[in-house]
Amino acid sequence: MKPVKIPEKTVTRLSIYLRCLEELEADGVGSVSSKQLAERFGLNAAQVRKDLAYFGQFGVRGLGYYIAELKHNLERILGLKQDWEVALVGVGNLGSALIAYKGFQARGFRISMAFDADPAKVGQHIDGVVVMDAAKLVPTLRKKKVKIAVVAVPSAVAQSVADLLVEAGVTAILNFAPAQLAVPEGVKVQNVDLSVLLKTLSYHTVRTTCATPRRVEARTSA
Amino acid sequence: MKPVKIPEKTVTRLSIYLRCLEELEADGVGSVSSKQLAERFGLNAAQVRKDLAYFGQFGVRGLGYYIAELKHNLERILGLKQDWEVALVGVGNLGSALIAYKGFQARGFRISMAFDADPAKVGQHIDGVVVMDAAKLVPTLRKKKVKIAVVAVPSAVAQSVADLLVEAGVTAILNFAPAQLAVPEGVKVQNVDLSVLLKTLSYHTVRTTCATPRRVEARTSA
DNA sequence: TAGATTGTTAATCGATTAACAATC
DNA sequence: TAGATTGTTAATCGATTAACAATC
Repeated sequence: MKPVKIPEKTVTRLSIYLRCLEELEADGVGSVSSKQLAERFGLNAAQVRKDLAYFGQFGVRGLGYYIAELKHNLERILGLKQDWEVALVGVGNLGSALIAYKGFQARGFRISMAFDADPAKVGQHIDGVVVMDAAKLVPTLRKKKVKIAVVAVPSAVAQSVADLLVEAGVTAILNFAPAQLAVPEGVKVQNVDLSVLLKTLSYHTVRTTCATPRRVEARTSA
Repeated sequence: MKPVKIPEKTVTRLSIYLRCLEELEADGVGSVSSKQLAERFGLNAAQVRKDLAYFGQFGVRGLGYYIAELKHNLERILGLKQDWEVALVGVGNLGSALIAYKGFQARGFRISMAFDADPAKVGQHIDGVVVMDAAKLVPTLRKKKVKIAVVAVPSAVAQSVADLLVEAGVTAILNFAPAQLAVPEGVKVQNVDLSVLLKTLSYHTVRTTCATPRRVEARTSA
Protein backbone atom coordinates (compact mmCIF):
# COMPACT_ATOMS: atom_id res chain seq x y z
CA MET A 1 0.00 0.00 0.00
CA LYS A 2 3.06 2.23 -0.11
CA PRO A 3 3.07 4.26 -3.30
CA VAL A 4 6.88 4.38 -3.15
CA LYS A 5 8.25 6.10 -6.18
CA ILE A 6 11.27 4.21 -7.47
CA PRO A 7 13.82 6.46 -9.18
CA GLU A 8 14.65 5.74 -12.80
CA LYS A 9 18.32 5.75 -11.88
CA THR A 10 17.76 2.99 -9.34
CA VAL A 11 16.34 0.72 -12.03
CA THR A 12 19.28 1.47 -14.31
CA ARG A 13 21.69 0.61 -11.51
CA LEU A 14 19.91 -2.69 -10.85
CA SER A 15 20.92 -3.78 -14.35
CA ILE A 16 24.49 -2.84 -13.61
CA TYR A 17 24.50 -4.72 -10.31
CA LEU A 18 23.14 -7.70 -12.15
CA ARG A 19 25.93 -7.62 -14.68
CA CYS A 20 28.43 -7.50 -11.86
CA LEU A 21 26.78 -10.45 -10.11
CA GLU A 22 27.02 -12.48 -13.31
CA GLU A 23 30.74 -11.81 -13.44
CA LEU A 24 31.20 -12.69 -9.78
CA GLU A 25 29.19 -15.86 -10.15
CA ALA A 26 31.35 -16.86 -13.12
CA ASP A 27 34.35 -16.35 -10.84
CA GLY A 28 32.81 -18.77 -8.36
CA VAL A 29 32.21 -16.18 -5.64
CA GLY A 30 29.34 -17.02 -3.30
CA SER A 31 28.48 -13.73 -1.63
CA VAL A 32 29.25 -10.04 -1.85
CA SER A 33 28.80 -7.04 0.42
CA SER A 34 27.30 -3.72 -0.61
CA LYS A 35 30.74 -2.21 -0.07
CA GLN A 36 32.43 -4.59 -2.50
CA LEU A 37 29.67 -4.10 -5.04
CA ALA A 38 29.89 -0.32 -4.73
CA GLU A 39 33.67 -0.23 -5.11
CA ARG A 40 33.32 -2.05 -8.39
CA PHE A 41 31.87 1.08 -10.02
CA GLY A 42 32.89 3.83 -7.65
CA LEU A 43 29.43 4.07 -6.15
CA ASN A 44 28.39 4.44 -2.52
CA ALA A 45 27.63 1.34 -0.45
CA ALA A 46 24.59 2.98 1.11
CA GLN A 47 23.24 3.65 -2.34
CA VAL A 48 23.55 0.00 -3.30
CA ARG A 49 21.69 -1.06 -0.15
CA LYS A 50 19.05 1.58 -0.67
CA ASP A 51 18.51 0.62 -4.30
CA LEU A 52 18.02 -3.01 -3.32
CA ALA A 53 15.88 -2.19 -0.30
CA TYR A 54 13.22 -0.62 -2.53
CA PHE A 55 12.34 -4.13 -3.59
CA GLY A 56 12.81 -6.23 -0.46
CA GLN A 57 15.32 -7.50 2.04
CA PHE A 58 17.78 -9.59 0.10
CA GLY A 59 20.83 -9.35 2.36
CA VAL A 60 22.18 -11.14 5.39
CA ARG A 61 23.46 -8.89 8.16
CA GLY A 62 27.10 -9.45 8.92
CA LEU A 63 27.61 -11.27 5.64
CA GLY A 64 26.28 -9.39 2.63
CA TYR A 65 24.26 -10.78 -0.26
CA TYR A 66 24.25 -14.33 -1.59
CA ILE A 67 25.04 -13.88 -5.24
CA ALA A 68 22.82 -16.61 -6.67
CA GLU A 69 19.88 -15.37 -4.64
CA LEU A 70 20.32 -11.69 -5.38
CA LYS A 71 20.84 -12.44 -9.06
CA HIS A 72 17.61 -14.42 -9.10
CA ASN A 73 15.75 -11.57 -7.46
CA LEU A 74 17.14 -8.87 -9.74
CA GLU A 75 16.21 -10.95 -12.77
CA ARG A 76 12.72 -11.33 -11.38
CA ILE A 77 12.38 -7.61 -10.63
CA LEU A 78 13.71 -6.56 -14.03
CA GLY A 79 11.40 -8.97 -15.83
CA LEU A 80 14.20 -11.13 -17.19
CA LYS A 81 12.66 -14.46 -16.22
CA GLN A 82 10.97 -14.48 -19.57
CA ASP A 83 12.06 -13.87 -23.13
CA TRP A 84 10.79 -10.72 -24.78
CA GLU A 85 9.77 -10.49 -28.38
CA VAL A 86 10.88 -7.15 -29.75
CA ALA A 87 9.57 -5.52 -32.91
CA LEU A 88 11.85 -3.31 -34.92
CA VAL A 89 10.51 -0.50 -37.10
CA GLY A 90 12.74 0.98 -39.77
CA VAL A 91 15.14 -1.32 -41.56
CA GLY A 92 17.83 1.15 -42.56
CA ASN A 93 21.50 1.00 -41.71
CA LEU A 94 20.95 1.16 -38.01
CA GLY A 95 17.89 -1.07 -38.00
CA SER A 96 19.64 -3.83 -39.95
CA ALA A 97 22.58 -3.67 -37.60
CA LEU A 98 20.34 -3.94 -34.56
CA ILE A 99 18.74 -7.08 -36.00
CA ALA A 100 22.15 -8.64 -36.45
CA TYR A 101 23.47 -7.35 -33.15
CA LYS A 102 24.11 -10.36 -30.97
CA GLY A 103 23.95 -8.44 -27.73
CA PHE A 104 20.18 -8.51 -27.85
CA GLN A 105 19.46 -12.21 -28.10
CA ALA A 106 21.96 -13.14 -25.42
CA ARG A 107 19.93 -11.44 -22.75
CA GLY A 108 16.48 -12.63 -23.54
CA PHE A 109 15.49 -9.93 -25.99
CA ARG A 110 14.80 -11.19 -29.46
CA ILE A 111 14.00 -8.99 -32.43
CA SER A 112 11.51 -11.37 -33.95
CA MET A 113 9.89 -9.05 -36.46
CA ALA A 114 10.81 -6.03 -38.49
CA PHE A 115 8.77 -3.47 -40.39
CA ASP A 116 9.51 -0.97 -43.10
CA ALA A 117 7.40 1.23 -45.35
CA ASP A 118 9.73 0.81 -48.34
CA PRO A 119 8.25 -1.82 -50.73
CA ALA A 120 11.79 -2.64 -51.88
CA LYS A 121 12.66 -3.81 -48.39
CA VAL A 122 9.47 -5.69 -47.59
CA GLY A 123 10.02 -9.42 -47.98
CA GLN A 124 13.78 -9.21 -47.55
CA HIS A 125 15.40 -11.50 -45.00
CA ILE A 126 17.88 -9.92 -42.62
CA ASP A 127 19.68 -12.32 -40.36
CA GLY A 128 16.67 -14.62 -40.35
CA VAL A 129 14.06 -11.91 -39.83
CA VAL A 130 11.58 -11.15 -42.61
CA VAL A 131 10.83 -7.49 -43.19
CA MET A 132 7.09 -6.90 -43.15
CA ASP A 133 5.04 -4.08 -44.57
CA ALA A 134 4.57 -1.24 -42.11
CA ALA A 135 0.87 -1.37 -42.93
CA LYS A 136 0.73 -4.74 -41.14
CA LEU A 137 2.30 -3.36 -37.99
CA VAL A 138 -0.75 -2.83 -35.81
CA PRO A 139 -2.55 -6.13 -36.41
CA THR A 140 0.67 -8.17 -36.22
CA LEU A 141 1.86 -6.68 -32.96
CA ARG A 142 -1.59 -6.93 -31.44
CA LYS A 143 -1.86 -10.58 -32.37
CA LYS A 144 1.59 -11.47 -31.04
CA LYS A 145 1.08 -9.27 -27.96
CA VAL A 146 4.40 -7.56 -28.50
CA LYS A 147 5.12 -5.07 -25.72
CA ILE A 148 8.59 -3.75 -26.64
CA ALA A 149 9.54 -2.03 -29.89
CA VAL A 150 12.62 -0.38 -31.32
CA VAL A 151 12.15 2.73 -33.45
CA ALA A 152 14.90 3.26 -36.03
CA VAL A 153 13.08 5.39 -38.58
CA PRO A 154 13.86 8.94 -39.73
CA SER A 155 12.79 11.51 -37.16
CA ALA A 156 10.20 12.99 -39.52
CA VAL A 157 8.06 9.86 -39.22
CA ALA A 158 9.02 8.78 -35.69
CA GLN A 159 5.94 10.26 -34.06
CA SER A 160 3.52 8.60 -36.46
CA VAL A 161 5.28 5.26 -35.91
CA ALA A 162 5.05 5.78 -32.15
CA ASP A 163 1.32 6.41 -32.51
CA LEU A 164 0.93 3.12 -34.37
CA LEU A 165 2.95 1.25 -31.75
CA VAL A 166 0.81 2.64 -28.97
CA GLU A 167 -2.29 1.68 -30.90
CA ALA A 168 -0.87 -1.83 -31.22
CA GLY A 169 -0.53 -2.13 -27.45
CA VAL A 170 3.21 -1.57 -27.13
CA THR A 171 4.17 -0.23 -23.68
CA ALA A 172 7.91 0.30 -24.09
CA ILE A 173 9.82 1.98 -26.91
CA LEU A 174 13.54 2.19 -27.52
CA ASN A 175 13.79 5.25 -29.74
CA PHE A 176 16.82 5.94 -31.92
CA ALA A 177 15.19 8.80 -33.83
CA PRO A 178 16.34 12.25 -32.71
CA ALA A 179 12.83 13.33 -31.81
CA GLN A 180 10.77 13.79 -28.69
CA LEU A 181 7.98 11.21 -28.84
CA ALA A 182 4.64 12.08 -27.30
CA VAL A 183 3.07 8.96 -25.82
CA PRO A 184 0.23 8.39 -23.37
CA GLU A 185 0.67 7.73 -19.67
CA GLY A 186 1.88 4.20 -19.08
CA VAL A 187 4.04 3.96 -22.17
CA LYS A 188 7.76 4.22 -21.51
CA VAL A 189 10.18 5.71 -24.02
CA GLN A 190 13.94 5.33 -23.79
CA ASN A 191 15.72 7.69 -26.14
CA VAL A 192 19.07 6.76 -27.58
CA ASP A 193 20.07 9.93 -29.31
CA LEU A 194 23.55 9.41 -30.69
CA SER A 195 23.63 12.95 -31.97
CA VAL A 196 22.99 14.38 -28.51
CA LEU A 197 25.60 12.11 -26.97
CA LEU A 198 28.20 13.17 -29.50
CA LYS A 199 27.45 16.82 -28.86
CA THR A 200 27.99 16.28 -25.16
CA LEU A 201 31.36 14.80 -26.05
CA SER A 202 32.32 17.67 -28.33
CA TYR A 203 31.28 20.11 -25.60
CA HIS A 204 33.59 18.31 -23.22
CA THR A 205 36.39 18.29 -25.76
CA VAL A 206 36.31 22.00 -26.52
CA ARG A 207 36.20 22.72 -22.80
CA THR A 208 39.23 20.60 -22.04
CA THR A 209 41.37 21.20 -25.10
CA CYS A 210 40.69 24.84 -25.95
CA ALA A 211 41.03 27.84 -23.71
CA THR A 212 37.51 28.75 -22.61
CA PRO A 213 36.53 32.34 -23.30
CA ARG A 214 35.51 34.05 -20.08
CA ARG A 215 31.89 34.66 -19.40
CA VAL A 216 30.49 38.15 -19.27
CA GLU A 217 30.54 39.29 -15.67
CA ALA A 218 27.13 39.99 -14.20
CA ARG A 219 26.41 43.59 -13.54
CA THR A 220 26.50 44.83 -9.94
CA SER A 221 23.20 45.82 -8.42
CA ALA A 222 21.86 46.80 -5.01
CA MET B 1 37.23 33.08 -10.92
CA LYS B 2 33.93 31.29 -10.40
CA PRO B 3 34.38 27.54 -10.79
CA VAL B 4 30.69 27.15 -11.66
CA LYS B 5 29.89 23.51 -12.02
CA ILE B 6 27.66 22.95 -15.03
CA PRO B 7 25.34 19.95 -14.63
CA GLU B 8 25.67 17.18 -17.19
CA LYS B 9 21.93 17.36 -17.73
CA THR B 10 22.18 21.03 -18.68
CA VAL B 11 24.61 20.18 -21.49
CA THR B 12 22.32 17.43 -22.73
CA ARG B 13 19.40 19.85 -22.77
CA LEU B 14 21.40 22.42 -24.73
CA SER B 15 21.57 19.90 -27.59
CA ILE B 16 17.85 19.48 -27.41
CA TYR B 17 17.20 23.21 -27.40
CA LEU B 18 19.47 23.47 -30.41
CA ARG B 19 17.50 20.87 -32.30
CA CYS B 20 14.34 22.79 -31.55
CA LEU B 21 15.87 26.05 -32.73
CA GLU B 22 16.82 24.42 -36.01
CA GLU B 23 13.21 23.38 -36.51
CA LEU B 24 11.92 26.83 -35.62
CA GLU B 25 14.41 28.50 -37.93
CA ALA B 26 13.32 26.21 -40.75
CA ASP B 27 9.76 27.38 -40.04
CA GLY B 28 10.92 30.96 -40.47
CA VAL B 29 10.37 31.97 -36.86
CA GLY B 30 12.60 34.80 -35.67
CA SER B 31 12.45 34.60 -31.90
CA VAL B 32 11.22 32.37 -29.13
CA SER B 33 10.56 32.74 -25.41
CA SER B 34 11.78 30.36 -22.72
CA LYS B 35 8.14 29.50 -22.12
CA GLN B 36 7.57 28.44 -25.72
CA LEU B 37 10.80 26.50 -25.79
CA ALA B 38 9.94 24.73 -22.54
CA GLU B 39 6.44 23.78 -23.65
CA ARG B 40 7.93 22.04 -26.65
CA PHE B 41 9.27 19.26 -24.40
CA GLY B 42 7.25 19.59 -21.25
CA LEU B 43 10.07 21.31 -19.40
CA ASN B 44 10.02 24.31 -17.11
CA ALA B 45 10.64 27.80 -18.51
CA ALA B 46 12.86 28.71 -15.56
CA GLN B 47 14.97 25.68 -16.29
CA VAL B 48 15.49 26.76 -19.88
CA ARG B 49 16.56 30.22 -18.76
CA LYS B 50 18.83 28.83 -16.08
CA ASP B 51 20.47 26.38 -18.46
CA LEU B 52 21.22 29.17 -20.90
CA ALA B 53 22.30 31.60 -18.19
CA TYR B 54 25.18 29.32 -17.22
CA PHE B 55 26.86 30.43 -20.42
CA GLY B 56 25.89 34.06 -20.81
CA GLN B 57 23.02 36.45 -21.38
CA PHE B 58 21.51 35.55 -24.71
CA GLY B 59 17.98 36.82 -24.27
CA VAL B 60 16.15 40.09 -24.69
CA ARG B 61 13.83 41.04 -21.84
CA GLY B 62 10.25 41.41 -22.93
CA LEU B 63 10.93 39.53 -26.14
CA GLY B 64 12.73 36.24 -25.66
CA TYR B 65 15.65 34.87 -27.64
CA TYR B 66 16.56 35.63 -31.24
CA ILE B 67 16.73 32.20 -32.82
CA ALA B 68 19.64 32.79 -35.17
CA GLU B 69 21.69 34.30 -32.38
CA LEU B 70 20.92 31.66 -29.76
CA LYS B 71 21.54 28.91 -32.28
CA HIS B 72 24.91 30.40 -33.09
CA ASN B 73 25.79 30.56 -29.41
CA LEU B 74 24.69 27.03 -28.63
CA GLU B 75 26.72 25.74 -31.55
CA ARG B 76 29.71 27.63 -30.29
CA ILE B 77 29.25 26.36 -26.72
CA LEU B 78 28.76 22.76 -27.81
CA GLY B 79 31.81 22.88 -30.05
CA LEU B 80 29.85 22.46 -33.26
CA LYS B 81 31.54 25.26 -35.18
CA GLN B 82 34.10 22.73 -36.34
CA ASP B 83 33.93 19.25 -37.82
CA TRP B 84 35.13 16.43 -35.61
CA GLU B 85 37.04 13.46 -36.86
CA VAL B 86 35.86 10.39 -35.03
CA ALA B 87 37.72 7.10 -34.80
CA LEU B 88 35.78 3.88 -34.54
CA VAL B 89 37.22 0.81 -32.86
CA GLY B 90 35.62 -2.57 -33.51
CA VAL B 91 34.17 -3.20 -36.95
CA GLY B 92 31.53 -5.79 -36.08
CA ASN B 93 27.82 -5.56 -36.80
CA LEU B 94 27.30 -2.47 -34.76
CA GLY B 95 30.56 -0.81 -35.79
CA SER B 96 29.86 -1.26 -39.49
CA ALA B 97 26.39 0.15 -39.04
CA LEU B 98 27.72 3.18 -37.22
CA ILE B 99 30.12 3.89 -40.08
CA ALA B 100 27.24 3.81 -42.54
CA TYR B 101 24.87 5.67 -40.25
CA LYS B 102 24.15 8.96 -41.90
CA GLY B 103 23.11 10.68 -38.70
CA PHE B 104 26.73 11.21 -37.78
CA GLN B 105 28.05 13.05 -40.78
CA ALA B 106 25.08 15.38 -41.01
CA ARG B 107 26.01 17.08 -37.75
CA GLY B 108 29.70 17.57 -38.18
CA PHE B 109 30.88 14.26 -36.80
CA ARG B 110 32.68 12.15 -39.34
CA ILE B 111 33.92 8.64 -38.70
CA SER B 112 37.06 9.01 -40.73
CA MET B 113 38.95 5.96 -39.54
CA ALA B 114 38.17 2.50 -38.24
CA PHE B 115 40.25 -0.11 -36.44
CA ASP B 116 39.90 -3.82 -35.85
CA ALA B 117 42.19 -6.52 -34.51
CA ASP B 118 40.87 -9.15 -36.92
CA PRO B 119 43.32 -9.51 -39.87
CA ALA B 120 40.41 -10.61 -42.06
CA LYS B 121 38.80 -7.20 -41.59
CA VAL B 122 41.90 -5.04 -41.92
CA GLY B 123 42.05 -3.49 -45.37
CA GLN B 124 38.33 -3.81 -46.02
CA HIS B 125 36.44 -0.76 -47.17
CA ILE B 126 33.19 0.01 -45.38
CA ASP B 127 31.24 2.89 -46.82
CA GLY B 128 34.43 4.57 -47.92
CA VAL B 129 36.35 4.00 -44.68
CA VAL B 130 39.36 1.67 -44.68
CA VAL B 131 39.67 -0.64 -41.70
CA MET B 132 43.12 -0.33 -40.16
CA ASP B 133 45.01 -2.68 -37.93
CA ALA B 134 44.35 -2.05 -34.25
CA ALA B 135 48.11 -2.09 -33.74
CA LYS B 136 48.27 1.20 -35.66
CA LEU B 137 45.70 2.87 -33.43
CA VAL B 138 47.92 4.87 -31.11
CA PRO B 139 50.29 6.40 -33.67
CA THR B 140 47.50 7.12 -36.17
CA LEU B 141 45.24 8.87 -33.68
CA ARG B 142 48.15 10.82 -32.23
CA LYS B 143 49.21 12.00 -35.64
CA LYS B 144 45.71 13.05 -36.69
CA LYS B 145 45.00 14.54 -33.26
CA VAL B 146 41.73 12.68 -33.01
CA LYS B 147 39.89 13.56 -29.79
CA ILE B 148 36.66 11.56 -30.06
CA ALA B 149 36.40 7.77 -30.43
CA VAL B 150 33.61 5.23 -30.58
CA VAL B 151 34.17 1.88 -28.88
CA ALA B 152 32.19 -0.98 -30.41
CA VAL B 153 34.29 -3.95 -29.36
CA PRO B 154 33.30 -6.91 -27.16
CA SER B 155 33.22 -5.96 -23.48
CA ALA B 156 36.11 -8.30 -22.67
CA VAL B 157 38.53 -6.07 -24.55
CA ALA B 158 36.81 -2.72 -24.03
CA GLN B 159 39.07 -1.64 -21.17
CA SER B 160 42.27 -2.39 -23.06
CA VAL B 161 40.97 -0.44 -26.05
CA ALA B 162 40.07 2.46 -23.76
CA ASP B 163 43.62 2.41 -22.39
CA LEU B 164 45.01 2.67 -25.91
CA LEU B 165 42.66 5.52 -26.78
CA VAL B 166 43.71 7.45 -23.71
CA GLU B 167 47.34 6.83 -24.59
CA ALA B 168 46.60 8.19 -28.06
CA GLY B 169 45.29 11.44 -26.61
CA VAL B 170 41.56 10.83 -27.01
CA THR B 171 39.50 12.85 -24.52
CA ALA B 172 35.99 11.64 -25.28
CA ILE B 173 34.69 8.11 -25.75
CA LEU B 174 31.30 6.89 -26.88
CA ASN B 175 31.19 3.39 -25.45
CA PHE B 176 28.81 0.73 -26.74
CA ALA B 177 30.43 -2.13 -24.83
CA PRO B 178 28.50 -3.18 -21.72
CA ALA B 179 31.43 -2.48 -19.43
CA GLN B 180 32.45 0.21 -16.99
CA LEU B 181 35.53 1.88 -18.44
CA ALA B 182 38.15 3.23 -16.08
CA VAL B 183 39.71 6.36 -17.56
CA PRO B 184 41.84 9.15 -16.09
CA GLU B 185 40.49 12.52 -15.02
CA GLY B 186 39.75 14.71 -18.00
CA VAL B 187 38.55 11.91 -20.26
CA LYS B 188 34.81 11.75 -20.74
CA VAL B 189 32.97 8.47 -21.34
CA GLN B 190 29.39 8.28 -22.58
CA ASN B 191 27.97 4.79 -22.22
CA VAL B 192 25.33 3.56 -24.61
CA ASP B 193 24.39 0.27 -23.05
CA LEU B 194 21.54 -1.13 -25.10
CA SER B 195 21.24 -4.09 -22.79
CA VAL B 196 20.69 -1.86 -19.76
CA LEU B 197 18.14 0.23 -21.65
CA LEU B 198 16.21 -2.85 -22.69
CA LYS B 199 16.17 -4.12 -19.12
CA THR B 200 14.74 -0.82 -17.96
CA LEU B 201 12.02 -1.31 -20.54
CA SER B 202 11.27 -4.86 -19.50
CA TYR B 203 11.14 -3.69 -15.87
CA HIS B 204 8.59 -1.12 -16.89
CA THR B 205 6.61 -3.64 -18.88
CA VAL B 206 6.29 -6.21 -16.11
CA ARG B 207 5.28 -3.43 -13.73
CA THR B 208 2.56 -2.11 -16.00
CA THR B 209 1.21 -5.28 -17.56
CA CYS B 210 1.19 -7.44 -14.45
CA ALA B 211 -1.01 -6.58 -11.51
CA THR B 212 0.61 -3.76 -9.61
CA PRO B 213 -1.25 -1.71 -7.03
CA ARG B 214 -0.42 1.85 -7.87
CA ARG B 215 -1.65 5.36 -7.69
CA VAL B 216 -1.74 7.28 -10.92
CA GLU B 217 -0.76 10.85 -10.35
CA ALA B 218 -2.47 13.28 -12.69
CA ARG B 219 0.18 15.50 -14.22
CA THR B 220 -0.67 18.29 -16.60
CA SER B 221 1.55 18.14 -19.62
CA ALA B 222 1.09 18.58 -23.31
C1' DT C 1 30.34 -13.36 22.17
C1' DA C 2 32.80 -9.98 18.88
C1' DG C 3 32.98 -8.41 14.32
C1' DA C 4 30.70 -7.38 10.24
C1' DT C 5 27.15 -5.75 7.46
C1' DT C 6 22.45 -4.97 6.64
C1' DG C 7 18.09 -2.01 6.45
C1' DT C 8 16.57 2.41 7.46
C1' DT C 9 16.33 7.03 9.23
C1' DA C 10 18.44 11.54 9.29
C1' DA C 11 21.65 14.92 7.14
C1' DT C 12 23.55 16.66 3.06
C1' DC C 13 23.87 17.88 -1.41
C1' DG C 14 22.36 19.21 -5.96
C1' DA C 15 18.93 20.13 -9.27
C1' DT C 16 14.35 21.88 -10.35
C1' DT C 17 10.87 25.25 -9.82
C1' DA C 18 8.80 29.61 -8.16
C1' DA C 19 9.11 34.33 -7.58
C1' DC C 20 10.31 38.87 -8.80
C1' DA C 21 13.16 43.02 -9.74
C1' DA C 22 15.33 44.60 -13.90
C1' DT C 23 14.53 46.09 -18.35
C1' DC C 24 13.43 45.60 -23.31
C1' DT D 1 4.34 54.10 -20.87
C1' DA D 2 2.31 49.19 -20.23
C1' DG D 3 3.09 44.52 -21.11
C1' DA D 4 6.18 40.89 -21.55
C1' DT D 5 10.05 38.23 -20.53
C1' DT D 6 14.58 37.84 -18.99
C1' DG D 7 18.33 36.82 -15.46
C1' DT D 8 18.84 35.59 -10.87
C1' DT D 9 17.87 34.67 -6.09
C1' DA D 10 15.17 32.02 -2.86
C1' DA D 11 12.18 27.93 -1.94
C1' DT D 12 11.23 23.30 -2.95
C1' DC D 13 11.95 18.86 -4.17
C1' DG D 14 14.44 14.62 -4.82
C1' DA D 15 18.45 11.88 -4.70
C1' DT D 16 22.82 10.74 -2.51
C1' DT D 17 25.46 9.93 1.51
C1' DA D 18 26.28 9.35 6.52
C1' DA D 19 25.11 7.30 10.64
C1' DC D 20 23.58 3.73 13.50
C1' DA D 21 20.49 0.33 15.76
C1' DA D 22 19.32 -4.33 14.49
C1' DT D 23 21.11 -8.72 13.88
C1' DC D 24 23.59 -12.44 11.39
